[in-house]
Amino acid sequence: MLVVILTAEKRSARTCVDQRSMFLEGELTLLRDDIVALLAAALRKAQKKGDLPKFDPPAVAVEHPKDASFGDYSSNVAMQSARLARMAPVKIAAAILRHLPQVDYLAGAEVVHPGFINIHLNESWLARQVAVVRRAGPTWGNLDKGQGRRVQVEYVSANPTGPLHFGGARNAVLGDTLANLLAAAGYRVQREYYVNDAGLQIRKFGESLLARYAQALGRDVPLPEEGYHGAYLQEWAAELVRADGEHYLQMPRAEAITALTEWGVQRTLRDMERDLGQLGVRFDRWFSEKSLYEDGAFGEVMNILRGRGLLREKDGAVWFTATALGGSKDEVIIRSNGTPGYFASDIAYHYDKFVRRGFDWVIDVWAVDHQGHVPRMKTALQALEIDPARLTVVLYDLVKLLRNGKEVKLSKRAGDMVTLAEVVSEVGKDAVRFMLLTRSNEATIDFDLALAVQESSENPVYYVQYAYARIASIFRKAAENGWQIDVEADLSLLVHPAELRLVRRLLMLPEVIDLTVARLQPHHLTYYARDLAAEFHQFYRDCQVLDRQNEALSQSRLQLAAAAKEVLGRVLALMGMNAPERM
RNA sequence: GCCCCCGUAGCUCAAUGGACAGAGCGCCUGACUUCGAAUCAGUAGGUUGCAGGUUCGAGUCCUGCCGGGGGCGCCA
Repeated sequence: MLVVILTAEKRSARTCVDQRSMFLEGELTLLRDDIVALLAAALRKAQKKGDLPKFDPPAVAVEHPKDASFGDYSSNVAMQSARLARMAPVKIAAAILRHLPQVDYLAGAEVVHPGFINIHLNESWLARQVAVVRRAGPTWGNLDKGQGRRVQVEYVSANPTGPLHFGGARNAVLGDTLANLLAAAGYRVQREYYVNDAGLQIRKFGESLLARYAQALGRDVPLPEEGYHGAYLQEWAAELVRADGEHYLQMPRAEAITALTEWGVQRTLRDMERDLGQLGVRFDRWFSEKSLYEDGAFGEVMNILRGRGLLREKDGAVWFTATALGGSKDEVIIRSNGTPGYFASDIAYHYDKFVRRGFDWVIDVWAVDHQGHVPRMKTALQALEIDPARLTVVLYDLVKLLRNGKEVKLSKRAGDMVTLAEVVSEVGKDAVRFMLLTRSNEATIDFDLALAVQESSENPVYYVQYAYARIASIFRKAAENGWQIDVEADLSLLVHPAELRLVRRLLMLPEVIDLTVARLQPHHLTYYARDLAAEFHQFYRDCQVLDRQNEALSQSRLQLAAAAKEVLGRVLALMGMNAPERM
């Protein structure tokens, strides 16, 4: 292993101060990005001074090495440059290091075969960051990535035709957590539920409810073809009979369907809001599909499409000629029976989002079985002269619900369903959220109910919450024993490896938030939470916090523990979970 | 038939093209007279579905197979 000790070039003191102040002031800059900038500048300077040949340098990337002995950050830029520079990576790396400025947060850097540049943070600087985290408090981790841009996150949006089944829980948790993370990253976030209160399914729902209602009154009426078979409709029908008797059978059928549909939708939404609330999921707005037809959005969109020559009549239906814009096939917008299809609503809805409400960015959270709809939607945006890049569809795979290894089908129409509310009350909100959040979006989740209940006491979420409660307990103990907490504690006393590992982990939160937002993959947050808790538990084992024999060190450790509590609490909040003072 | 996703330890899953592929659960062994043992430390467990290719370097990218799921509707 070849090691080159960093020989720092003289840089003006001013530069050093500038570098340091960025972090001490808790500004929204990522340490990682700063190191990237330092390396890029050093590379350019090496070229300018003739230590490296002229070539167009690759983008500098740094990562946290898996092996801590390789430092806090490492970069492969020298290896990436080898071909371009026609030089050995190790030599390139050494040249870059010769021009790396001395910065207060860096302890040094080294070149390691086959050409990694490994960077070590200054440990006394690290210890001082405890104060930075403490000062930032609940805002620690916030970024200015969004720069106040308005983003809408639309999630759940299940048809309002009955209780939310458990499959919808994944959508809810994903969307809610993404919204939390986007807000932390500096976006102005609006959370929306799209209520499909128009169209064919809703009509089937109304007809089914009417049939159940009539049955409850002793009439021999069958459910409609492909109607809703769930037992909940029988319960609701009984409710209606108790409240209104034969009222709905005494009016014309069409009128009764309209009235019962309206009643059923309201009933459903009330339950959904309650059940989602139990899961910690809330919305800023419940947007009615029907309103798109009532307030003219749909008409405007049709005019635009017609004006651009993108509508054509065929077989009695109105088609959107997506193929004219490069789409794979044309799509029916208005059926031959004169009713608009779901695609018509979706175009109008997105027109409303982008044009009428002016969101800079729209994120739709869809289950993977809607994947085929993504290119259609993008083409539709193109047709409306909206940049399709402003729409991101987050697709997630399905949840396969099992009970003792046997699959339970989740179908509202078939009626064999496990509801979100049941699972939340059986397993617990925090455990459900954690389990659903831990998997990457593309992974199918096998969720065994029996296993989930049984494992919930072993669930990682309790591991994280326990760390939080443990810290709370330290502070209770401190108060009982008359400790006066010193906010100005001497942080330079924090030199133990377990202390510094914990500090390092605290400092990673901004990067984790950045990662989850850049990739729209909140599952990274759960792994961070676990790692952070583990780091604390190890610190707790190795470092007695309250020690009358060493009060100065105790004060420093209390500050570190307070910072850890703050960050753990923040992470739990971002994931939508409770941070218990005791458990 | 065409398109998309997945295949990693017994199970459930991680791993921005990097260094020796990691956690949790489960199994086994230790640690509570000291701030909470819902914890910690350690052991065992792998041909990353298969075969090629690109690359200094592949679980990751490309091609072809095998297996699982999803999509290709005047349903949403």
